[in-house]
Amino acid sequence: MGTPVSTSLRKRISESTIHRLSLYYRALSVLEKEDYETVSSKELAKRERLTPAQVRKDLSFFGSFGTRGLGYPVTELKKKIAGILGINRSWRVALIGVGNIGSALVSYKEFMKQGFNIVKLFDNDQRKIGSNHKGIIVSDINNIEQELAEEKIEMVVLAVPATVAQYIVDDVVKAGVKAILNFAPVNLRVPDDVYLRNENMSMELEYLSFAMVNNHTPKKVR
Amino acid sequence: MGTPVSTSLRKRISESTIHRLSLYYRALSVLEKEDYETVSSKELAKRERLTPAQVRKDLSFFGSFGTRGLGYPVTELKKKIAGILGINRSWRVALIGVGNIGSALVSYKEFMKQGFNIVKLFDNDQRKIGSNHKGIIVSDINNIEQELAEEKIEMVVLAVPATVAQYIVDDVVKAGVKAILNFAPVNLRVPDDVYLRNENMSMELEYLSFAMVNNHTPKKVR
DNA sequence: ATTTTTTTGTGAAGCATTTCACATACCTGT
DNA sequence: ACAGGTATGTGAAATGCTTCACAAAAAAAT
Repeated sequence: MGTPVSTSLRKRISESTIHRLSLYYRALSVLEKEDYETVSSKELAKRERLTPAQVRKDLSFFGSFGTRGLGYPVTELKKKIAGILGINRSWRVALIGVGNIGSALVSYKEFMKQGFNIVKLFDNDQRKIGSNHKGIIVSDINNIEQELAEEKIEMVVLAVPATVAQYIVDDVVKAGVKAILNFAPVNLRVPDDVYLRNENMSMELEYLSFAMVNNHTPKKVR
Repeated sequence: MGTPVSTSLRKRISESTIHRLSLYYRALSVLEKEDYETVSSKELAKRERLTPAQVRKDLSFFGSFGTRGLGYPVTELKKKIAGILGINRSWRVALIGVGNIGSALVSYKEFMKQGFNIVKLFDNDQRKIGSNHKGIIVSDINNIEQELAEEKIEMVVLAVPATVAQYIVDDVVKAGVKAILNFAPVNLRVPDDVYLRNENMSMELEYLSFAMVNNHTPKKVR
């Protein structure tokens, strides 16, 4: 009780908990629009297909935000979660690789909505370099190390072919970037102090395929 | 020992195991190109940053594919995994929503490579209906129920705005489709016999953001 | 042919995560 | 002010997943 919102966590928080915080945040945004002032763990759970106990446990890792007999204050909890997730600020993001996936991501509204601002684009294709995508000029990937540092880029989204991804990551790391979201289907090596996440869209289709072929029972959403 | 490759599984297989099978499949494809005939759990683990015990345990759920003292036969194991994942065949996929993300996915080579053939496109925008994307004519979403059934679509990729996703899913379900990959950031309701997976790209950036702000220790790749 | 080395397959142990269940605290109505 | 209802916060139990450790089996070396 009365545990403050912690910046450096005493307990190790699981990846699943963090992902669920994103879901709570999303649900709270909707609740806010629907003019709810408070919400119970039960209702919050229902909206994201989780259990009330799960919701309460997750939140309890970061403090106690609710009122017994009443529930959680929607707007306040939303702000608290934004603080925990670090999305109560904006991030300077560079997108590398302006191909299929890359160009889609430049226009992807959800990123901006959460404070992830793509402020820099890179490609190696001479026909693309200098061109304008949503107001951003595509830079030559050969200057990437210098430009990432100059532009104070904090995160990088990598949407390049698997074959070249490792070379580019090496440069990105050299430029001091500590967070990378990788769309290339390849296992990248990064130093221990760099956070790397992989987004593998085929994997989800493969999961569906597996489920269909094997009549997999836990038709659970993730 | 001698456990056959099972179609209907006796044990419940975890989602993590299935995702790792995708990773093994990918690594085996590379090993095959590099002309390896066999591979040990140790090497396979190293390539996807896992532990050898994990690799062996995962595979053991489906049978015993290795030879003690030698390892696993690369080509054969690859085929076995393809069979388990259901990607030793092709799937008829429809893509709904030819916007940013949607158009990127039509051209996304990885899908086709794994046997996921996008054979049908739908949109509600009159300017897009009838237009040609990679050889596929965009159909009117108003006829979706009938056309999905006619075209024997087995999976649907949903790349529409969150606000309309539920209505479309309802139609898709009515058409008898049992597998849906959803890109809209919303929790969709589907019957128990329909497999639904969500791809939420913002979530991964939020995880990175959380990790940076909180100095999260388990900088583990997923 | 025998020994040594390698590597699998797998119960059991060790961890991690989720769910349970209930005391506690606050709200609501009278 | 009090009683009854509601919903949180949280140890403890239950469940699930990963790692350990080793016997068994095959390969490689002698």
